[in-house]
Amino acid sequence: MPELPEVEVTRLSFSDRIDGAVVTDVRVGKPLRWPLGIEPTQLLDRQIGGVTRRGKYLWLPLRAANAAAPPISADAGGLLMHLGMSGSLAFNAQPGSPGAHDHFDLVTDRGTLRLTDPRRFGAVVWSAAQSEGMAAKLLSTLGLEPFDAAFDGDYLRAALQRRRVAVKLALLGGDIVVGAGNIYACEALFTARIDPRTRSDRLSRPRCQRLALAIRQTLEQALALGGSTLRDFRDAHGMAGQFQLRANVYGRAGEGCHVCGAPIRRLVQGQRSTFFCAGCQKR
DNA sequence: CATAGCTCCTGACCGC
DNA sequence: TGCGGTCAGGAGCTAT
Repeated sequence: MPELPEVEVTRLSFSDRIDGAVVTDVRVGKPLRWPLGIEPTQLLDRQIGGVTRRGKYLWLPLRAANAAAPPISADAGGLLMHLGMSGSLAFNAQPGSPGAHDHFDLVTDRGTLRLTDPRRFGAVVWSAAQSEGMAAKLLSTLGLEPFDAAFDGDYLRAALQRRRVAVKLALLGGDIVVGAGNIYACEALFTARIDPRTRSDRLSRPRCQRLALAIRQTLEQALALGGSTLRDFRDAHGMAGQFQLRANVYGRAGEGCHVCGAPIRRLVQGQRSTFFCAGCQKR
C-alpha cells in the first residue's frame, strides 16, 4: 500500500512530536513479517530521536536509557519499520484499546505510536545500528532516493541498460530507485509517455531523462497532496491523502485517457496490475 | 549473476 | 445470506 509519499507523509506527521519522548511500555500483537529481534522490556526507558526515512522504511532511533547522555547519532540503535501493503502508523495521546489489527504499540510519555496492519506484511525490527543486523541487510539492497541529486537521466539510463526486464518491473524492483510502487510507477510511466512493457535496455537517453524527471515529479506531487488513500491510508493524524483523485491511469481501466481519450488498459506484469494508455505511451 | 514465480495474510467485492 | 473466485498500495526468498 504505502509507497514513498505515504511513508513520508506519515513520518512528517509524527516525527517532531515523538522526538525526545521516552518509552514507557511496549505491546506486541500478532506476528508481523519478522520477529522484533529484542525483548520488549529492553526498549523501556529509551529516548526516541527524530524519525528518518530510507525508501519505504522508517528508522526510529532509540537511545539506551543508561547511556551517559550521548547525542543521538544515526547509529544509536533503533527500530526499522515498514508498512507493507496495508500498514499505517498513528501517534495519539489516547490511542484506545487495541483492535484486531493493531500489532505493535510503542507507549511513550508523550503518546502511543501504534502500527495497524491487517495483512501483516509490515515489520518492526530492532537493530543495534542502522548499519548493523537486520536493518543493514534490508537497507543494503536499496537503490537511490528519487530526490537525491545523483538520481538523474544518466544514472537511470546506465542502470536500466544492465537489465532486460520490462521497465515497469525494473522500477518496482527498488534496487535502482526507491519509492515508486505500483501506483506511482504506472503514473510516472504515463507522464514520461513510455509503454510499461518496454524492455529497460531499449530506452533512449532522452526517454530516460524524461522518466527520471517524471518519477521525481510524480512522487513530489503525491507528497504535496498527502499521498493516496485507496482504501484506508491515513497519516499519523488520521488524514486521508488526495493524490488518487488525480491519477491518470492507476485504477482507471476502461475509462478515457485524460490526454487523448483512448480507454486506459490494464495488464499484468510480475503478478501485479499495470495501467497505461496505449495512445500516449509508446515502446 | 539476472530473472520469474511464489509467498506471507486479511478483507472487500462480485457473480451465482 | 453463503460460497468461491479475484484482487489489493510490498518485497524477500528460492529455483532456474
